[in-house]
Amino acid sequence: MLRTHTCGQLNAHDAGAEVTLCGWVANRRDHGKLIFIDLRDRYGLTQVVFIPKEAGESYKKAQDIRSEFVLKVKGKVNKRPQGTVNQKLPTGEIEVLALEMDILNTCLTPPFEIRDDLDVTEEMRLKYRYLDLRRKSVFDNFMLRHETCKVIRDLLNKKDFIECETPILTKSTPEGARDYLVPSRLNPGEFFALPQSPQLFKQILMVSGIEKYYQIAKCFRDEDLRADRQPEFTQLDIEMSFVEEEDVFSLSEAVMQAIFREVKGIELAVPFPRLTYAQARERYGCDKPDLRKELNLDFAFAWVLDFPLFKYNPVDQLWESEHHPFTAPSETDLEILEKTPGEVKSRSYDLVLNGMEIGSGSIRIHSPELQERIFKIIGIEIEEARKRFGFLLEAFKFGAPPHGGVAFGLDRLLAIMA
RNA sequence: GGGGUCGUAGUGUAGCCCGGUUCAACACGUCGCCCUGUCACGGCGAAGAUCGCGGGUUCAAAUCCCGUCGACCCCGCCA
Repeated sequence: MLRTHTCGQLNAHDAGAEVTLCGWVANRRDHGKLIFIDLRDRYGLTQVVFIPKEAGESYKKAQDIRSEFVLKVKGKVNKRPQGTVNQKLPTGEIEVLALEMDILNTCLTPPFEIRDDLDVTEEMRLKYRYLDLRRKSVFDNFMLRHETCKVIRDLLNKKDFIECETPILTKSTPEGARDYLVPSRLNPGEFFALPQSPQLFKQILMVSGIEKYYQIAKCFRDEDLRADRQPEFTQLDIEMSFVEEEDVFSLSEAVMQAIFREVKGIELAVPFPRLTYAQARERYGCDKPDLRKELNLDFAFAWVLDFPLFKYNPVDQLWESEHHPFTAPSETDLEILEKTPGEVKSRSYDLVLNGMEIGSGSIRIHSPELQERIFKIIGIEIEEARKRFGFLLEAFKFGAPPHGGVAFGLDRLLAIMA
């Protein structure tokens, strides 16, 4: 290693030690003789001071230093003189008196300053994304994501889940959003589709006997974007065999509890409140109520249940799946399925956080007969269904276990947590 | 596909409504000089934009009109 310590590490206990730090020049304050450099790395900021008689040769080099130069500084850790301690810095009790310094690399004048309290347009930030990432607030978002994923993996691994990857170059299932298409070199004129979600794959994994699956999965939908909607996003995808709604709820609650406890230090009360779709509409006029005020919480979760299975499309004059066509109907509504589709409730559920839908799932259909009934109602003929989802329908005939699951929008969750 | 907002030095903005002593102001940054205790260091000085692009109206356009390109937001869309 080029360094002995990081820039976030040293404190009064290290006084007297000889150390070597590496990092970027966050700031330079030249007082004529004294030169202060704030040296920054991932871990923090340490003040380096150059004094002519101490730094020797390196003092000359220090005069040419500019913002964002990359330095290696060897020096002595000193307690700062009385009255010059910086309370705002974890390393504010000490400074490193430079003895030797190498400029590891220079830097052009940055197009914007690497500071948190500065407004820079989206366009600039993205063009110079690598500089944007040097800003602490942006880096913190990356850490938040990393830590959240780690908590998720630790918990689900402990609970016997298997992390499985599913294909990215896959077959188009022309329903729902627009697919991203990738031309096939070996079959000219044909295309791969990128998955809108691993939905079909994870259900097949249940037929395979995986029993407990999860994946932090990239999903692709070729639709126009919104502030909270990107064409490429990540979801935490979970599926389980031999479960009912309550099993999915308690697992999801455990996941959210672990994330908030370990990443935010917040203890969530479980179980989360549960509302039916009808109650939500009636009381809050929407199906993703924000319960923060009512519950006096910063983070208010709620489950919304009993969504209708179908919605009527007046333009095409047919019934469509409200969720997706693999969602199981409520057991008690099985006999009115064809008679009054509009009254059929589904075994689906949404997880809402602060008025945002952050997850949704269902108990799935595992019977090929029931699946065909559903397809018929939403106007997908058996032939067509076979063409689109034949592999899934066939799989269901080979001992598909009852199963269900949920998928959480990781980006949305993190945006709310940040 | 539809609607809206915006586009001015490196960055972020002001000026635009009511065209002309503002052919452009402010802050930060940049460059130079000075400074041994700063940490958003300070002081003095300097450079840097023909106002997204094209056309039009006018004696005169950053400013008004049309077109165009780009960015963002909303609706549609998002099983």
